[in-house]
Amino acid sequence: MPRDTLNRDQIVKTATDLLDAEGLDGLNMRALGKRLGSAATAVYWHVGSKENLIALAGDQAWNEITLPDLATTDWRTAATQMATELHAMLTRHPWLVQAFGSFVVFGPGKARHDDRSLAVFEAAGFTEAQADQAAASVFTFVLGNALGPAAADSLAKRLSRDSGNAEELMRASMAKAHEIAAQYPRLRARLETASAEYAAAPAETFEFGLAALLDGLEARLAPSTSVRPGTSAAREES
Amino acid sequence: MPRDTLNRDQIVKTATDLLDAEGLDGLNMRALGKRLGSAATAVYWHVGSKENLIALAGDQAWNEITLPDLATTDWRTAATQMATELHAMLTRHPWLVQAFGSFVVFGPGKARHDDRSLAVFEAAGFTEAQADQAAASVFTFVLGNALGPAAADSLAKRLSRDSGNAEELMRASMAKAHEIAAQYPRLRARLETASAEYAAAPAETFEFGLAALLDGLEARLAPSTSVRPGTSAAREES
DNA sequence: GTTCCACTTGCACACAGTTCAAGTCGTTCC
DNA sequence: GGAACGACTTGAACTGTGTGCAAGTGGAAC
Repeated sequence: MPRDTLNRDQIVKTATDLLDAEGLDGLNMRALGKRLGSAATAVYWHVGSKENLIALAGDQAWNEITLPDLATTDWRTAATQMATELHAMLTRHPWLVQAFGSFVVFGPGKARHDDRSLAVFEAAGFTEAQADQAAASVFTFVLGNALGPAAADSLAKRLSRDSGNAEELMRASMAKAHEIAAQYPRLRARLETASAEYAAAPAETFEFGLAALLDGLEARLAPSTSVRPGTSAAREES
Repeated sequence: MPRDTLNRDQIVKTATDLLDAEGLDGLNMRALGKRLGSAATAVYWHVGSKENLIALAGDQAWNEITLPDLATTDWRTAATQMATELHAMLTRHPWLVQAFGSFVVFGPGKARHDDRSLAVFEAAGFTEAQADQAAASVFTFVLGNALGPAAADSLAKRLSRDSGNAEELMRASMAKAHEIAAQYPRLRARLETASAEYAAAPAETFEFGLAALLDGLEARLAPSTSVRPGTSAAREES
């Protein structure tokens, strides 16, 4: 019977919890060690470095995404579902978006997701090269959408960590933004109707843009070559 | 005659140079001080904090973007031009994309850009609310597109800073990615035709996705309400 | 019971952001 | 012309964080 010991999965899980709670800047090895009930440096034996730990946690997050079954779902629905799932996942883990900008996150989890994403667009009737571009377009659209909220989340967490009166600082920075925006007619118009720049129903904006993008992609299919569910896609691992 | 002294603009300019050359992680106050010919701490008197410095440099970058003249350009061309300019700017300053994920970058430069972006879609015939969503969609699409390259750039710079044999580490990490990708049929197919995941003409993918998105947006205009150049848009500051 | 090896620990180093008290040097006011 | 002022600059030092290292520690295998 091995002694009760740390293991990689447990570390990655705990790190994910900490990242969700405290953000990317909020994660430090000593805090992680404390939460794991061991010395900070013990973690290094299992994951090698902080960067690698984040890469592991990041890749794991992709496995939370439920992939659509192409045999029973038409491509448009499947694409929307995947984009929505990804969007939700990135909202749960805003730090992943930040990590994505700092180093390359690519592991089994993302590979699983990417492959299915390509499958969706190939099932739609795109050529390989087109499916590549279509999948990349939708992916980057969703990623870009998550960037703003990720920044806001990161900022909020940092403020509430550093100082007691996070609310006030937040309000001050918002006020300064309003002051600047008020100098431009269209931005000012937005300020008068809504309270904050991003406050205008971000979820609807996401759906709007996604639908528009998918429309545009659909139009790039050879005319009336639309493929019915189950017609061309082979079944694979789900 | 004031003594030859530091000033904010000069600091921001130098910081931008350093950021372009070394990336977001590569910027540190002592290196910046050295490049400015003064002590690291002198910078603090002018910009307050590193975060604020980056925010200043980040906002300044938006001013590099040439805005289209709506009186002489149809909205579709204008939108494409703005997106392309933004894309190019983010390629020149990959650190901005990272900064965008960490804290809110909003200043006069971005406000100037955002306002014109809204103008483009209002000129197209969108309602205010729709223009909001359309502008946000295009913006996030471009931003998302820049995220991958930004990560690659950041990683490359960090590797070449930390160790002599950056090439080898890069190759190793690439090889691991290939190994994972090879387990999925469609990813494997890509590996066999192209050399790397993102190597397949990223510029074309950007244009493809942008055109698709704009098509989708155009379809959301009330049918045949397209607006000719100069018809509805008032002239404003350029 | 000895040896071994997977793991853990505390110490310590390096480096980065930032603060602070003490300068320095033009300018301004008498 | 000199003294007080204030805009800047400086070097030392504090803090927090990632990480290497050498010395443990305890279960398992022979």
